[in-house]
Amino acid sequence: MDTRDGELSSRYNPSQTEDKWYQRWRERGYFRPSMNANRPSFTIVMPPPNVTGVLHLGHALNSTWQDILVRYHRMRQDNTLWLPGTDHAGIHTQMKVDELLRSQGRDRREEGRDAFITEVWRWKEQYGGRILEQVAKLGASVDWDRLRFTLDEGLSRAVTEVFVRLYEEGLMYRGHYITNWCVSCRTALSDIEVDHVEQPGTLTHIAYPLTSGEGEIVVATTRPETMLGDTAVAVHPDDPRYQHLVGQTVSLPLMNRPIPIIQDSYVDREYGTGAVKVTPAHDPNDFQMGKRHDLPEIKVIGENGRMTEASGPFEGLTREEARAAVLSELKALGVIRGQQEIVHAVGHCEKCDSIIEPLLSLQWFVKARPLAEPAMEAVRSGDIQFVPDRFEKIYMNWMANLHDWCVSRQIWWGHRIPAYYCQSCGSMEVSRVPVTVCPACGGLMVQDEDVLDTWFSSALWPFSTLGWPDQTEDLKTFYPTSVLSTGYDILPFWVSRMIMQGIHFTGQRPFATVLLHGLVRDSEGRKMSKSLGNGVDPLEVIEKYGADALRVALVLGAAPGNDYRWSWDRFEAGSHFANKVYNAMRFVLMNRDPDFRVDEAVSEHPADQWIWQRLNETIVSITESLEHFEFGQAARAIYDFFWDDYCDWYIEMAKVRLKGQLSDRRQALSTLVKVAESALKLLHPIMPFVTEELYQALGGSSESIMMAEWPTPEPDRADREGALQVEAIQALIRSGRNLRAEVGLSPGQKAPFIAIADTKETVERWQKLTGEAKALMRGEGIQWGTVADLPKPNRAIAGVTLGGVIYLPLEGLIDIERERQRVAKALEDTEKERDRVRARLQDKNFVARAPENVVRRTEESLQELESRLERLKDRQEVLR
RNA sequence: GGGCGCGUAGCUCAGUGGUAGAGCACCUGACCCACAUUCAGGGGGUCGCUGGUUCGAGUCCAGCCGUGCCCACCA
Repeated sequence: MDTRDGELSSRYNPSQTEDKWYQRWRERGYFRPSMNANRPSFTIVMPPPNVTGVLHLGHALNSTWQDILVRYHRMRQDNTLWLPGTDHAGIHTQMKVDELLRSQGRDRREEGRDAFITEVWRWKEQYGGRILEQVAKLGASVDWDRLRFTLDEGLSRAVTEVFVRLYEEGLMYRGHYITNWCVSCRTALSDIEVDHVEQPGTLTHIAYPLTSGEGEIVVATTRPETMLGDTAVAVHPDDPRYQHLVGQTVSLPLMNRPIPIIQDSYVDREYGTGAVKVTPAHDPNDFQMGKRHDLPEIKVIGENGRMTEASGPFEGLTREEARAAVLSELKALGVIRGQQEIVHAVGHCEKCDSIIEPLLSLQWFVKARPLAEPAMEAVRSGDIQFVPDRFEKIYMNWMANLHDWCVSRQIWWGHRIPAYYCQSCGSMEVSRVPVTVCPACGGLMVQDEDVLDTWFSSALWPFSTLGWPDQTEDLKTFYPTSVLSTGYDILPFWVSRMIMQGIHFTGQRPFATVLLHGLVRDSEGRKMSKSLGNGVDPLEVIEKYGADALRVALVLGAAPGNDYRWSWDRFEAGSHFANKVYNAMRFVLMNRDPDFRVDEAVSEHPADQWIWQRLNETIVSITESLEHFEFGQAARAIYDFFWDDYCDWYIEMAKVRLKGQLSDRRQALSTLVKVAESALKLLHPIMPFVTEELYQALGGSSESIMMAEWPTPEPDRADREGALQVEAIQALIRSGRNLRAEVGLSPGQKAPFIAIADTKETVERWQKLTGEAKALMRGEGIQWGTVADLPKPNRAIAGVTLGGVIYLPLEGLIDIERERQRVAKALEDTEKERDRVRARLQDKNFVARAPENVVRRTEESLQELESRLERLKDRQEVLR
């Protein structure tokens, strides 16, 4: 910021300053922790965005919150680390590069695994850092020297270590189970990667004839094509309708296979016909039943989503084609006993939206219960706290119903599972180092083809990024971390798993506080999505209004856990504030002599004492708010202080002193500068760029505002008596303005006040202060006096202020008749109000039980009402 | 089916048992000295409804209505 001879632009231009400061901060190493062992450490690990990701407002909100915390703690001189990184995002990234290759006419399957992986790494090196560059644009003060990637060598080592240990502890197992299979992504998915969508379907009733030739049993299904894989029909053991059929067999239509009628208490007698077709290979419940009754598992749908050989004539058809074909064949057989339109939940792949196929396959699983219990206890005991705390309930609820976690994925991009299988004897080794020779038979061993769920490595993020399993300096210093800030939507995916793994492997909670933000929506409340085109690119906002404006707008509008609706208005308001702060500092700079030096002495001037008092209050309230993650309240406090107190009142009052004698000038300027310096510091975590720019221009005492010390109140500079005088003047001016409004004067109409104070000293004091605030009194004017100077009875109305009365002569200004009516009405309302308050004070219960200060305030308000009534009566008299 | 929210000014939302707040929008006025991205002022509310607890409820409790989200292996 160039401060020479008034050449400053009257508008703040963020684009000229933001990149400059970010670069300088980074070069000077301000983002690195101080490693001061005498200070508490404060750590945040950034939720790693997908390398494929593009910055959206959700990231912007989350990054802003984290940056506020980190900058605040750094200014508190804590040993502060914010660790950045990215996530390899297995399926996402693989799909992305796959697409890229296809667009080049290439096919990853032809090129092979190794070549493809090389291709993905190349892609990652080229584009993978993009989202972090965007995060940097926001001003995020992350330690770039500690940048991590989930597929880094170190983190991969942590992944292998965790896998092997879990296996050794019996918490990791491999087996054939029904898993959620995406036929399009060609991989298994965990339960939470499946979105259940309510959609219409048809419940078809099909008759299976008894092999005895006498009668039939009717089953109901929404997926007729799976009947090809049926290996039983189940009924409830206590269902009298079907007692006689249990143990008999039916002939499966189309396949002409005899299958038994079994009884199982899983069956719901109320639903459908009370008889269920059992398809162990394609339904999780049927799978369980199959195990209980030792039924064969016939897989009729394959990994590619097409019917298998086992489906006989339907082989090769897609699921959809098979459904239609099966239905029409059944119709032809005459075994359809009715169809019913229903709405049911159908699983969809969260990545590609295709319908999930529950499929029998060989996968790796992590046992849930042993890990979940300590993770629940950590929250129950308060060791880990959620902000807002209602998410504790959601977390507990989710953890209590946790199923084992399917962690193997049939893709290439990710951490390969450290399990090795002997080609000769089939034995398996799970190992930290590659195994090529079978310890049992000497045969050749090959590694498992599958990779791990991306969330498996993310779950280790808080400690793997700090060097675990090695006991590094970083791990000792920064773990457990302080705050984990993320969206509530990934609480089950990520947060809960970090807690489980963190506690299990380090014996400590991974973080003390989980701070959750909501979703960012558009102004209509809709989720932002590409298809709706209702999103907004944060970079566009930054370009237009600056990162500071974006940050303050996000912070002012979003409370923890609540969704945020974005609109251009909000960003614009943010930029107005940046401009306001800039112009306030421009005012200070323009008034500063070249040889000005701050006077450190305590000023006795009431205006100075008052602004210090307000500053002290603001420091306390912002500090309090930040400690409780109430960013919106912190922002509101500094916004109000800067705009209302510092600009609208203090600067206006200082103007006269700045034009006065040198000593007055120096005193006022010193206060302007010192208070501004503190206020800029308070604002810095929220708006880092403009505050640094202005702090430097003011010649702040630290080399950078971000390394400056967080302000503490200076009570010596804020004398209560002095502050009260300013409050009296404010009351006086407001009171005068209110009088004008009450009688319906238009803002343009001139009407001087008469101010009557109780003593001559008060008059002098007021005169001085209002003289200094005369800019506030534009076109209004005040005539001063004591009671002795009261004008002869005339038509005037009065307002009481601290220590005096202010009159507004009415002669010739207003419609007397209208004013009479207005006063009569006001009198009536005030009387009612007075009676109410009086009744309250006469209530023994109230006086006995309400706290003292409430009673006192009520008494005061009764007095206030009484005197208002007096004044109204006077006024009525005057108007007569 | 289970769980969690939300309902406060025209809009978006704060609100910690003690007489309802902000921003934006709207209306009136002011470009003379940091800022028109400004300043001064104004109108606007049965705090979804009904009960309960309490001296006192927007706030706590119950029920209802409206609305949103998450979870879920009844075919």
